[in-house]
Amino acid sequence: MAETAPRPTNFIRQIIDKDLAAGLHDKIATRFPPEPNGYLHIGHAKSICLNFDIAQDYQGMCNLRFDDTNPEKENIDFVNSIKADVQWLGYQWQGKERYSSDYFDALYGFAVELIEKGLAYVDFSTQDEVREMRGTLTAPGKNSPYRDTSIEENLAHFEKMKNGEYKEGQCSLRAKIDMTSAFMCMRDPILYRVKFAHHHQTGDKWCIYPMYDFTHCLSDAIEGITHSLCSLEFQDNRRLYDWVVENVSVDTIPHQYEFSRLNLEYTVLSKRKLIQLVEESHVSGWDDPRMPTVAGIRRRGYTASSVREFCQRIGVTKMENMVEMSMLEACIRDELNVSAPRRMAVLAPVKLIIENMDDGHVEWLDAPNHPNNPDMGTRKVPFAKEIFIEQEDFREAANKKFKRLVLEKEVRLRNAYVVKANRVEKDEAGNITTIFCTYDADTLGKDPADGRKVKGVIHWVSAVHAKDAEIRLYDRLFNVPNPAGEEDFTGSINPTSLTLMHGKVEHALSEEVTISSDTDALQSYQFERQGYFCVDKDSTTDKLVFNRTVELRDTWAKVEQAG
RNA sequence: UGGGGUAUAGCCAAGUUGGUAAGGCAGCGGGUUUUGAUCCCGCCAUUCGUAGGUUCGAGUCCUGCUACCCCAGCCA
Repeated sequence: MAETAPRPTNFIRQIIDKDLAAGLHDKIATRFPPEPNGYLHIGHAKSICLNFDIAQDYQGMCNLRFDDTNPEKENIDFVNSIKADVQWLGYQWQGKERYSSDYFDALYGFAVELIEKGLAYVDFSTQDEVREMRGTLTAPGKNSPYRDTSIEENLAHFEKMKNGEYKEGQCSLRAKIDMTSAFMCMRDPILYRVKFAHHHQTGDKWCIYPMYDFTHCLSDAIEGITHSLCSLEFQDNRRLYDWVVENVSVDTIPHQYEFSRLNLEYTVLSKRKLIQLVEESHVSGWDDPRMPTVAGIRRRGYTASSVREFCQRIGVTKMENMVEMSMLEACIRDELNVSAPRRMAVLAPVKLIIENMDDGHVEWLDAPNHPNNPDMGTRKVPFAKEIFIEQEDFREAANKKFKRLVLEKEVRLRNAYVVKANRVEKDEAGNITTIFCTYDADTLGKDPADGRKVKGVIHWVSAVHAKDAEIRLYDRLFNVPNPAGEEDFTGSINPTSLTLMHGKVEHALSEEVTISSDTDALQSYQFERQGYFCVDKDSTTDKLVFNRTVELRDTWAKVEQAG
């Protein structure tokens, strides 16, 4: 669509431009490096778009690398869901996906090299001792008594570690850097720990696993990554990143740059909290349409291109941010406004009987699929004596601001005729059960001949032709902008984040909607005056299920609320 | 004075060598409209965390101050 869309500009691309101008690289290489210990969310999407778009725009490459150095928290289901999500977003990594565990042999060799250079040692201090000797933010640490063990002994100990001769927690391999450094991560960081854990990729081959700080930079170097992009909390770690790649024999020296994570209002984007939402059943699962996960957003009806557009709009900086939900919503509205066929659906029906129409009469009207795009064609809409309209579209009495159906007043039925409300029938409780109207047969596709102006237009469906549908309306999952800032974030969960409606959808939908569990083939519609909806995988031939992706902009709601 | 970072509108964010504050979202006003939608038009920072300084000229350079975020896992 927007062929002339300008390339985004951000500080990382500026660094790349400078590096390229300086002749530092002939090809840019990035990577997206998730740990397979959870599902991807919209915050990961920001990183995915950043890394893959840069690779694409600079004709470089982007790897998908699973940072799988902690087998106890990881599993193959997560790697599969992550691969599927990245692809759904529209990206393809270079070659086969990579794993940090692919490099365990090489990493072991680099560790040995460090020991041989006198830059690493096996420490038999307990975890508590290590913590105590590390010092604090304001007090320097103390050297471990194992710091000056000879190279030969260290080599032997490390070998034994690898061979499973030491218990978990009994010892660890540490870099020999500086226990007085102001960077806590430089106070002899642990490089390897003993873990008798089964690994989803390497099985039981290893009982020692390398730590993130040792693994990530070297994996980058091995893969020839030029620009290693990560989030702000790793800024201090960059010193260790640089120390490792400089002290080990690698061919290329990658560099790390940090950008700020995405924060989105009225939701949470931390893996721990997301897990809690699922495990405590606050949501139906990882793909609950209220979840900020890629799977949830997808099921909600967001397209991959709208998520990419969002990532483009929010930009990339080092500033702490809290993006408003309206930013995300605007992206999907912009897209669906152009692409989604219009349909009519009544969410909370009330019967309307047209008194001056014959009982069995059915008129098949043509209705455009899109008001501004005739190329999208038309569909047939049955008009008959009994129809349903929205309960909130009728009032017995109302002021001029209310542009809908009012007793003894007229309103336009969308794509059909002008009707006038004559009387209503109520049940014992006083609820309106039926509205009786007369229609003006000379108003199809034109205004009344006598010059009467009918302001309002409401949607409707033919009672006998309409199909029952469950319509799920979603609201924000939390009722505070920053739930992560609460003492207990689950306390601010919005109790009405999901509203089930038993509605009626127009006839055409019952024929065109295909029942499928294939979440990639999403069918989205605009239910006129209501919003954008997509077919949910829970749909059956007996009952269609729709998710409301997002409402239409609603200036009337504001007027009404204001009084 | 532990260290590392960040401050431009309600939110996100351009602003590259100092030359007189892009754009998007939200909001507000108006027009078109058989969706209170879309679309169109207009408005929305004399000022860039703050106090000084340099300069003909500072969001951009210098100095001081303030606020917020991150770091003391054998997690990533």
